[in-house]
Amino acid sequence: MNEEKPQIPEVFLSPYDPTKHEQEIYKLWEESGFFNPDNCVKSGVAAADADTYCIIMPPPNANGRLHAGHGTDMTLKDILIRFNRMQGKRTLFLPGADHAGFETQGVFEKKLQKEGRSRFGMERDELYNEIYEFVMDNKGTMETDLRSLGVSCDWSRNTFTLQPGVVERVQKTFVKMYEDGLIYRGKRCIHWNPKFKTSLSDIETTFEDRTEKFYYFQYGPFVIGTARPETKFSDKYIVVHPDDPRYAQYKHLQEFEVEWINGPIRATLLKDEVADMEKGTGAMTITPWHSQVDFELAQKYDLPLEQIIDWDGKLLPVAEEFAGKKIDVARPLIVEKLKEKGLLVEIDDKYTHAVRLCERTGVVVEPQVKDQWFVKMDSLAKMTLDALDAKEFKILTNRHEKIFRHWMENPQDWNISRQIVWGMQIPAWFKDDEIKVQLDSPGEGWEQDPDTFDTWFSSGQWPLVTLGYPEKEDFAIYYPTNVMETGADLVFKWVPRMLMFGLYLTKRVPFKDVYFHGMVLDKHGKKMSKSKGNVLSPIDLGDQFGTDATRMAFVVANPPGADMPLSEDKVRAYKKFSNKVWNITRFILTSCHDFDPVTKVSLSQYDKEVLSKLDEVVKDVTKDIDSYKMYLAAEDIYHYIWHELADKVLEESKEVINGSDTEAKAARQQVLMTCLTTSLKLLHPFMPFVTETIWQELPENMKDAELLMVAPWPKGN
RNA sequence: GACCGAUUAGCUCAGCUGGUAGAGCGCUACAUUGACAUUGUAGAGGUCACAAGUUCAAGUCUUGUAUCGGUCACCA
Repeated sequence: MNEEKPQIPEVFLSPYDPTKHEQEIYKLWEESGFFNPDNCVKSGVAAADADTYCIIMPPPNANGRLHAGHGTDMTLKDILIRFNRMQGKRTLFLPGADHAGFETQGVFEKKLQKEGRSRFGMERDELYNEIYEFVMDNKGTMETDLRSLGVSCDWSRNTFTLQPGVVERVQKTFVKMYEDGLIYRGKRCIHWNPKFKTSLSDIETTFEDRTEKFYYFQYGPFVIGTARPETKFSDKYIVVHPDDPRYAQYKHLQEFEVEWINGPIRATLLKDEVADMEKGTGAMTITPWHSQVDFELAQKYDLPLEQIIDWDGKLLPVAEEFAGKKIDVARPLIVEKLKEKGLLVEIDDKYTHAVRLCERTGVVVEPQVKDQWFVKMDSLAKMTLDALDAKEFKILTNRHEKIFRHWMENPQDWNISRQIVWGMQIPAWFKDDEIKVQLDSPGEGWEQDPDTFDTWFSSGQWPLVTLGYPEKEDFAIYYPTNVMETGADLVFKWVPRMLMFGLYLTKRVPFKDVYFHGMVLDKHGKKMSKSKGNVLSPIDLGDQFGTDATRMAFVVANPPGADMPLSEDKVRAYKKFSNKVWNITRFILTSCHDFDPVTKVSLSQYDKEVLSKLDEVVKDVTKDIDSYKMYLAAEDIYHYIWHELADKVLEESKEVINGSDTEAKAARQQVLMTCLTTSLKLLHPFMPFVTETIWQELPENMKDAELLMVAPWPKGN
């Protein structure tokens, strides 16, 4: 009995155990140097003049672990990369990490809080250096996570947003844009986060519907409505619509003596179309310092600006007896006072409106007027839309193209100043009323703007800085990159900025295709969140079921643009599949151990059918990946291996293999070996670890490459 | 309010340019010390949200209705 037991590698005698192999395999890949396309060329894996294929990794935040979103993100890209690398292209997956300015500083401030410290009162350099160390520690963890996901990126080109060359490049862009008139400094009404004390751009804020009290007050002959009485202390202008019949008897610019919160004031009527006749009484007063709409109106009529609420969210001396109070404390007191004065007309307590919040911290945003740097968006947006119309780049999902167009057609100027330390300092210098924009100090007495850039200002230039625009060879070789594959939530935040900077600086788009994936949800289709306790970490899933199984779960049934529910069951199913592949190998190796390569084989009809089925799968999988249908390719290869190769071909072959017809046997052996090696190749981009582990155990005469990672992709006949 | 999407088996979803429905998980029965119990075979289960229309023929195209979801806008 024992004599008959064929000699196959011992490792196949027990089920596949991912934890035993994954780290070792990644090390094997990394040490081979083939993540770096230069080495592929040197060793002949890729021809020196082969096509290039490049993806720039959306840099994960340096301050944290990878989450389920990264799981999809990295898996889809790594599939494309591995597929193209096996096709002999000069393939570059360029990794990096983002300093994630505001978000990281927020995380760090929480840490300070725990230690009973605060960033206020710390020296700029001291704070920066502490955050830097904190981030560098975490950055290493994040990179370990990337490795454990099997991401085949070129670590020799790893880039961090705050490294010197990158900072200088971003600052140079700022200077150039300033000189070209695309950046201006201006006093504008911006979104202010009073807790973290920084301004925010539109896209860093969200709305939340809240039901709050809406007050009607007597204001001279008018009744005005407001949800925010605390801003109204020095409102001196009433606005009504010019066509509003209720106010026809009053004239534009007519003045009134009005009894108000802290005594009489002189008010002026403005008739302007911004007033909405339908809303409330159709009459409103304006507070230009604390409302965007009012601010614009104030600009139009050249009205004075007065700050009512300070940078901490407390009332200023103009509020007299209420000065120094936080707005939520002051509001009821002010209403009470107006009521006592007989000026309160009505309270509507079913008023629902959207309150603007800081997206990251949930803090209610206070509009404030502040000197900030802005990017003029209209011409940049137009340039981008023109490129889209000219098909210089494609958005693969229609839906997102529509959303993208809609947004780009109505661009708002972009506030790029942030009052935080963790970021790239803006290269602008102040001396009295003078401003100079340049990298180095203009000399004695000049102070650099303490503000830093919005994170998206630097990450918008990511494809350029990582490839070393303008002078590095990489830029000449790999720009424009092939595809930007990223989360649909970045349709406004990141993607348009990269396109605008790319087009502005190089006249060329930074990538040809844009692939948006959806959000990873829990198994009931709900958002994953720590508070709900339904978070699945790709790293934990990998530890439990194997990285390959995790990767498959992230890609199957995950078409572009749609959200995807994920459950442990799904991952478990693909763990079974890893083992299935493992056992198929065991069976085939056992069946083929006595294969005599010199035997002249003549294929039976069935053999030919088997090979032609295999061919079909090769074509399907290749075509699907080429057209970004990784979700279908993964199912195709899964289905083929399990339900065709294992269930049918192997079952059919048992008789021939154990039979006495040596010619038929040899033919079948050869067919089986081809099926195995081809299947491993097709599956490799999706399940790199188990396929490479198996490949390393195959006898030399079955392989056409040392490493499966750089084995030639099978061609259909 | 504006725009967009979804509605197909118990659950989560595929179904490209129209020809009487598929996968995974789950469920039921049976089998199996034989590559693999991380298995195999067989099976139950759907008037493809509703209504009308185009067509020889409609989950598949058009229009409308309902329900759910998303994004943008709205702090008088």
